[in-house]
Amino acid sequence: MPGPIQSLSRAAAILRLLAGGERRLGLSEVSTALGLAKGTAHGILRTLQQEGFVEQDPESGKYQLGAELLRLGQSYLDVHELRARALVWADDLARAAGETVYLGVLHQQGVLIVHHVFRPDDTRQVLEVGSMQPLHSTAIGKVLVAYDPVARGELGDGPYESYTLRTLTEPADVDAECSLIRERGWADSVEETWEGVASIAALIQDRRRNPVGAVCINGPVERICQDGFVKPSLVASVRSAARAISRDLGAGRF
Amino acid sequence: MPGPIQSLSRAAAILRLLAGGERRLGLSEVSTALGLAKGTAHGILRTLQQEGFVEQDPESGKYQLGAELLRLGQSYLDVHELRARALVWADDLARAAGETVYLGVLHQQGVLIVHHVFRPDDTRQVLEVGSMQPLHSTAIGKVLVAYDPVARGELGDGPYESYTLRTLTEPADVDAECSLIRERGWADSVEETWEGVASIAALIQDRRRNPVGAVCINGPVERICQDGFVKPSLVASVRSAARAISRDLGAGRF
DNA sequence: GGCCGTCGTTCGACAATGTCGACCGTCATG
DNA sequence: CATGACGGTCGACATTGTCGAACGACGGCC
Repeated sequence: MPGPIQSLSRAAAILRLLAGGERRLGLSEVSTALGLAKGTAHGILRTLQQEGFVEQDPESGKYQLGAELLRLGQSYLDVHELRARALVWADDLARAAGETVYLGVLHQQGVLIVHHVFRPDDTRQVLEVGSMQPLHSTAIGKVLVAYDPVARGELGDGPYESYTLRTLTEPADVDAECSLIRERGWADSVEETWEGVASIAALIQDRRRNPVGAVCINGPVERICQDGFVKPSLVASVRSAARAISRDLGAGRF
Repeated sequence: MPGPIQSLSRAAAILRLLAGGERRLGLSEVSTALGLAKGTAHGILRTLQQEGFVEQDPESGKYQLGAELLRLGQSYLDVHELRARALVWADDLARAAGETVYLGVLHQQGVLIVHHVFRPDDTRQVLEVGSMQPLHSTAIGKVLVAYDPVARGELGDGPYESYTLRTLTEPADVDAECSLIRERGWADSVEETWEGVASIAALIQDRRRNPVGAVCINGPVERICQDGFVKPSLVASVRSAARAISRDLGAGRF
C-alpha cells in the first residue's frame, strides 16, 4: 500500500492550518480552506478533539490546537539524542561566550530550534525552542545549507525573502557564501535576519560524519563583532563546542 | 457519523506509544503493542513520517517522534490565551517571591505545565513546559480538583500513587483537603510530590468564573515554609497574581 | 559458512470504513 | 420576521484502509 493514508494526511493538513492562522478557525473555514466536505472535516476534527490534538472553544465553536501536541512535542525533545548530548556543551558555550546559544536542526524548509540557552546575565527573554528560522539568512541555516545537500535542496532557487539590507536573496550569493563556509569551517550572519543581531555557527556531525544540526551563539552586533568582523575568539568557542558535541555523538554508540 | 475515525485514533495511539517509551520503537513492537497488523501499522507510520510527525532512524529502521510535533506544540503555546495573558504576571510573581513559578492547566488525568519562569537568581534549571504533573499531590493539581468538577472526575477514586510519606493517597483525604482549599481560596503542597519541595497555588478563572488553570510558586521547604506552615506573604503574592491573571482574562473579551 | 529467525516492507483481495452532499436546529443579522 | 451562515447529523455509496501472507535483507547462532 505505497501511498499515504488519506484521512491522516488531511488531519495533518488541518493541524498545520490551525497552527498557521494565529486565531481560532471555524469548521467552515477549515473545510473550505482544504476543499473538504463539511461533514468530512467535522469527522476529522471530532476525532482530533477526542485525542486532545485539537480543542474547541465552547461558546464560539471554533477550533484551535490542543494540549496533547505540547506534551508530545516535549516528548520529542526528551528522546532527541543530539539535544541530550548537546545540553551541557551548549550551557558551557553560553557561559564562556556570555551570549545566547541556539541549537538547530533542519526541518522542512527551515531551521527548527531544539535548544536555547539564555544569555547568562540577562533576563526577560523569550524561549525560542520549537520555532522556525530561515535557512538562507541565519548562521545555523547557512551552515546546514553548506554541508547538507538535503538542506540545499529544500532551499530551492530563490529569490529568497529579504529581512534586512544585508540578507542574501540570490542563490548564487548563498552558494558562494557556502563555499566560503565549507572552506573555513564556520558561518556567520551579521544583521542578515534581524537588525543589530549577529551570530556565529558551526556544524555538528554524527559518528558517520553526516550533518545533523548546528550550534550558534547569538547577540548584539557590538558584542559579537569587532572592526566589522566577528571576533575570532568567539568563532573558536563555537567551533570547539560543535566539535565537542560531534565527538559526544560519535561516542554514543557504545 | 458520530464515531471517531479509526485510522486517526490509531495514529494517535501510535504517537502516544512512541512518546511513552523512552527509546525508539520498531514496527513490530508498535504493531503488537496496539494489536494491529504489521501492514496497517506500517501504513500509518509511513504517513506520519511523510507529515513529519514521526522520524525513522535510517540504520535501525526504528521509529521515534518527529520534529513537526515540536513545532505544533510551540504553535499551541502561541495561541494559548491564558498563557499569553499570564506571561507578565508570572514574571512579576517570580521576581516578587524569588521562586520558580509554574502555570498549569488540566489535561487528561494530570496537570500540563504551559509556562515556567525560572527562579530569578538561580541557574541550570530544566524547563518543565510541556510536562505533566499529578493531580492529587501538587498544589496546582489540588486547586484544579477543588474547583473543577471535570478535574475531580479525571482523578477517579484512588488509591492514588504515593511519592513521599506526605502524599495523600485516599480520595476521602483529597476531598477533605479540597474543601479546605475552597474555603480559604488557595492550596499548598509541602513535600507531597518531591522531598524538600513545597509549593503554593491559586485558581485562575475566565470571565465567566470557569476554572481554566492555576498558578503556583515552587521552592525548597526552607524558603517556602516557616514554623511548619507556608509563609502568609507568599500566599498573598500567589493569590494576587492569580486574581490579576483572572481579571486580565475577563477583560480580554473586548 | 550456511541456516534460521526476525526485521521492515510490499502486495492484492475484501469489506469495513471514511467520504460526500443534503438536511436539521440554532443563532445572529438585516 | 425572514434570511443566511454556522456547527452538527444522517444515510447511501464506493473509495479507502485493513488484513494476512509473502518478500528480501540483515544479523546471530550453531
